[in-house]
Amino acid sequence: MVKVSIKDIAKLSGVSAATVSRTLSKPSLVSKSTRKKVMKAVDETGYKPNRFGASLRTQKSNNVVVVMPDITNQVNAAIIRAIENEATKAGYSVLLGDTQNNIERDSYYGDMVTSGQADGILVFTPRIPFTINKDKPLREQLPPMVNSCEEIDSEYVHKVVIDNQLGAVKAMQHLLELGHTKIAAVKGPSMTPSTKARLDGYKQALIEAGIEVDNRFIITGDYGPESGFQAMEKLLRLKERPTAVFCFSDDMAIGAMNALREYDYDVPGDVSVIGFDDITYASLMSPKLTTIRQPLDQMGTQCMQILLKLMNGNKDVEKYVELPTELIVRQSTGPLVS
Amino acid sequence: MVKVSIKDIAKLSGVSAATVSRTLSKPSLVSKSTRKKVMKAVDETGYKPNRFGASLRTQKSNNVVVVMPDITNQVNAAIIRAIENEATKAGYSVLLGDTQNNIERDSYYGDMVTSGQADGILVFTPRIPFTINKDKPLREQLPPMVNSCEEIDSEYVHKVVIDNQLGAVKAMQHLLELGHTKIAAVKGPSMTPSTKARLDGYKQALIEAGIEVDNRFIITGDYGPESGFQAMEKLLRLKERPTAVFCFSDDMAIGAMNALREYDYDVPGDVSVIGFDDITYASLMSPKLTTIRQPLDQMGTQCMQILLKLMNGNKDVEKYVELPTELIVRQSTGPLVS
DNA sequence: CTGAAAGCGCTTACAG
DNA sequence: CTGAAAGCGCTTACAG
Repeated sequence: MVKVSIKDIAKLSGVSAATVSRTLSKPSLVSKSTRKKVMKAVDETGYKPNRFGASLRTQKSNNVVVVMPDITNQVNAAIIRAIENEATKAGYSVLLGDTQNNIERDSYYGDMVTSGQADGILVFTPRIPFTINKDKPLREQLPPMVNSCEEIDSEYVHKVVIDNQLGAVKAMQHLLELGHTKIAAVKGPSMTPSTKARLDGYKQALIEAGIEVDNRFIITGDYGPESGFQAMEKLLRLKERPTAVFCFSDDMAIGAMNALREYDYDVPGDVSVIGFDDITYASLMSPKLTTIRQPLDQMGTQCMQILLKLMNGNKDVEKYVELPTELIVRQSTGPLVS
Repeated sequence: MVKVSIKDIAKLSGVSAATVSRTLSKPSLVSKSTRKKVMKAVDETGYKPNRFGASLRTQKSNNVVVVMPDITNQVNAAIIRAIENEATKAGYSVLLGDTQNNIERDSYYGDMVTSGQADGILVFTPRIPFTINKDKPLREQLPPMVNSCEEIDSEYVHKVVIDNQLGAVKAMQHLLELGHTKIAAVKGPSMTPSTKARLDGYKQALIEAGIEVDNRFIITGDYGPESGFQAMEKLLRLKERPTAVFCFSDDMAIGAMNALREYDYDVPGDVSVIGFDDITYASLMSPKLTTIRQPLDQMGTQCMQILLKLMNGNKDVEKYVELPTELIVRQSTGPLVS
């Protein structure tokens, strides 16, 4: 690969580098005839302007970093696809920051903004991924940044969220309406804000229905299918078993259904299962999974749109966008059989 | 966010920019006392070297682009996670190139290498994603590049592959051994090399077993679940129905199983279904999906390792790495019931 | 062990 | 409409 620079094109077409640059980025400033000469040289050589040269000069990278715990996760994958789509439209490239749930890797990606390698950052973990000087106000230290999925605990951060607590209440109301009273919860890691909020919703719904919260019915998983399987095994060992299980992710619900099948329980005949997310595979399970849908596509799109505004120095950008969840009733939940 | 440059650190610590640079990248060249002064200023300001400045000077971006048809796909997601992992270890960042099956977007990502924005490229589509000058030998025009999943038709391209044809033969042999003779194929898009090879394997196995290839038994999908569903519907309309279906992806197999359930067929009682890939959800289906496993993790890791060598200007790098597939027998296939 | 200087590839205000 | 010049932030060969 032979690298060709703006100077080569300038020489080849007999104009200055400045004119080459103008031809490529602001062609209206250049006469038709020189434009033609320049474009000929560009086409012949396959010249592409070096973005680092341009970025160094303009102080803009046209990159965006996305920090996510795990790209393999369907929820994250759906969101990032929407982001990528929106970013490309606006001329931005996406730097992938898969932290693999490794907190130290947060700052590795966060530094990309600090070091000018990216103009903005999208954060799907509950932490600000760069070092903050505690002596100075946070507001002044924040680059263009939007947070989603797991809320960062700061009012200065722009967010696109769903009402996790309300989503959980919807799931519970569905199970309660079906007559269930012994309803277990398979939650995510205790420190995740999404799990905290959904657990609040779980408890709120029970209390409002006049049902006491039974801590043996609350099992902790890690949002992955295997942990849902194990959580379900624990619940099945209980002397008094739940008749319905609210899993805080579809993956855990899928794992739970696998455990139930393994031990010959019928879903929803013996136990109803409801998930959270509505990933593609939810509707491909047997029985098809009832769940609370998150508008993943919209979340990604909105995040990127807000970030775009922030990077453009736009004033009055939405600080807090809340998107609706929706109960999707399928086959994995059914009336209590007594 | 206040940007701080190397000059600021130089001034703050009373040394030259050169010394600051050395302190950060080759500390052994600097005396302990100046090192301390410099690091103090660095820590106080939170200075991170601007990578564009460095890249422009060193002519290295430390970026790698990954061109993939769809990041939402579990196969791609698993591969990219492995890539990201390997890349980060070596100090490279990953630029995500999700083409969304849009051929024009290929070159958008390919140009990132041409324009110096990335030092190498990983291509999971069957096309070289940048313009090639047909008058010059291809070899001289290729940047560090590794291809996988969908083979590019050129011997100059470094590849990490599986033997798709052999994988298909394994799937077919399994079905044949179970006594099936009426075996349908749900293939991917006709122009994809993976589908061509797997179709060859399908036909080869049939012919070797003395069974005639029946074109009504070959349905084209797009590797996604919905297309598997529709393909199965078509097969069920046939007067003489297949008793087993070999789907060229797990997603299509999952779709096919959904169609079978929808129309009250038992899997594998009425129809056996086998997939290809072994994505996470394959073993979470009911019945659990029998499939041909691709070593996705290994594929990603190997791709990146080879690219790393290529970018380091390493000589004698593997041109062609073939990884093994494996038949994973689970519950969706069973003996022919007559 | 350290500094001054050059230069990577671009863009843009300025002058004509 | 075009060119010469400066400068973005870094690194490194050279000199001391």
